[in-house]
Amino acid sequence: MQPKAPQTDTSRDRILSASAILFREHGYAGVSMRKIAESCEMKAGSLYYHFASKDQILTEVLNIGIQKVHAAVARSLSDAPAGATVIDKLKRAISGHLHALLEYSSFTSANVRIFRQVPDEIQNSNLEVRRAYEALWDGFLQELQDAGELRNDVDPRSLRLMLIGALNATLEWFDPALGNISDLADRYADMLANGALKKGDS
Amino acid sequence: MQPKAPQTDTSRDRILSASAILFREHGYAGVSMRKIAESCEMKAGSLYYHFASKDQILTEVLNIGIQKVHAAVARSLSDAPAGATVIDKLKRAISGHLHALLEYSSFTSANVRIFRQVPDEIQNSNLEVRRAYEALWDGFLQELQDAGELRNDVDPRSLRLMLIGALNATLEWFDPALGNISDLADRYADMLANGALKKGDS
DNA sequence: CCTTCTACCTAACGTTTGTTTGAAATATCC
DNA sequence: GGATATTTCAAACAAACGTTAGGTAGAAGG
Repeated sequence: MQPKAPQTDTSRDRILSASAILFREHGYAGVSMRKIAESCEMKAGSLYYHFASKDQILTEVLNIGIQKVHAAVARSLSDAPAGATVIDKLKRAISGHLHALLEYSSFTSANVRIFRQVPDEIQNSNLEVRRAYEALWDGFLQELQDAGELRNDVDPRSLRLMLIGALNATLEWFDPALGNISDLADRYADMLANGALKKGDS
Repeated sequence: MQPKAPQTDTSRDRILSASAILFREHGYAGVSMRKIAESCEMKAGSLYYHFASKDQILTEVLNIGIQKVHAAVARSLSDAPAGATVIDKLKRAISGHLHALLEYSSFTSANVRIFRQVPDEIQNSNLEVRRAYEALWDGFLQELQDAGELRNDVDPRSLRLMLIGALNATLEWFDPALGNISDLADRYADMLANGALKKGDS
């Protein structure tokens, strides 16, 4: 089945979308410029009118993957009403992450799956964007801790590593056509907040 | 920095180890037979004495990645003393997973990172091994639920998806040279059992 | 309508890839 | 030590790769 690039505004966007889909399915090195071009109903040489190199396409795909998620979570956090409970805030943040993650899944999957495989210079250039998103979560969880909402023996950074790990893994199995993202977010928030065991088993 | 294959018993093992390291760092398509051979201090043609194809190397690397983890968790579960508490059992299972995951991290990382990028026939051939491991966890978590240890609103399969997602993400940031795997396992078990929030916030 | 700009195509280049085959080197066995 | 088996090397092949440069078609502007 040959993936088709979605019909977006410009050829440049079409190339990026097609690239994201192909990179996540075949890895970076497994996707040739000819394959990307074919997916856009173009020829490989044409891609160089829009992008300087394959590496530049990759760099932008990786950045888009993170920026979408970052913007969504930032918005979720700032939209929270003043009297929101901690569980409500957590649900909002997780919901923001999951909605963006799963709605832009070609870009986000591409990032999650191939980040560690790409040339070092490109990894390094994506690290800033990644660090900014991590800092957003770390800030949020640190607030929860400062407010006395997190258990004293829970480190916010460790919690973030675990939480993002679990959330990003949904890319491998969750299908938005079959399930409801908000329900998923609620379940994950509940589990991370309260755990899986019945009380009294600790 | 040119990775060196660890000194193992046979050339065949050396090729597999080198391949796992290279696949996880560069993806499947990003690693040539010449690179693998060089890593083993051989030439590319020599690899064909031991393996029929690059795809065969890949298939074996992927299988090893899962089999190590499966064996460790199975052993952890069967070694649990008769009177073990549920939190103890959970700790054991998680510890088994994490120890294998992080000790054989070249193979397990290769699997986790590149599984979705490899040719379909190879994905399909690895699926059986994956399904068997998933079934091991599902069985264990179902026992916990049947024993009334899990919350009634927690689905064992969903819990497994979340748990394995979180555990496998440790491959990206945990360094066994800097941290203690058993401590990590204990923390993860505790978090997944009891959650991150102070009681009373649900 | 003519000129200029935009966006794509084509052909080609040098390099890299997985693989094969026969030769040579090394290891093992009697 | 010589014969045999195992293991590796070297050279080569066809195909594929990222990229370049010139050409062309169509759109836009005056």
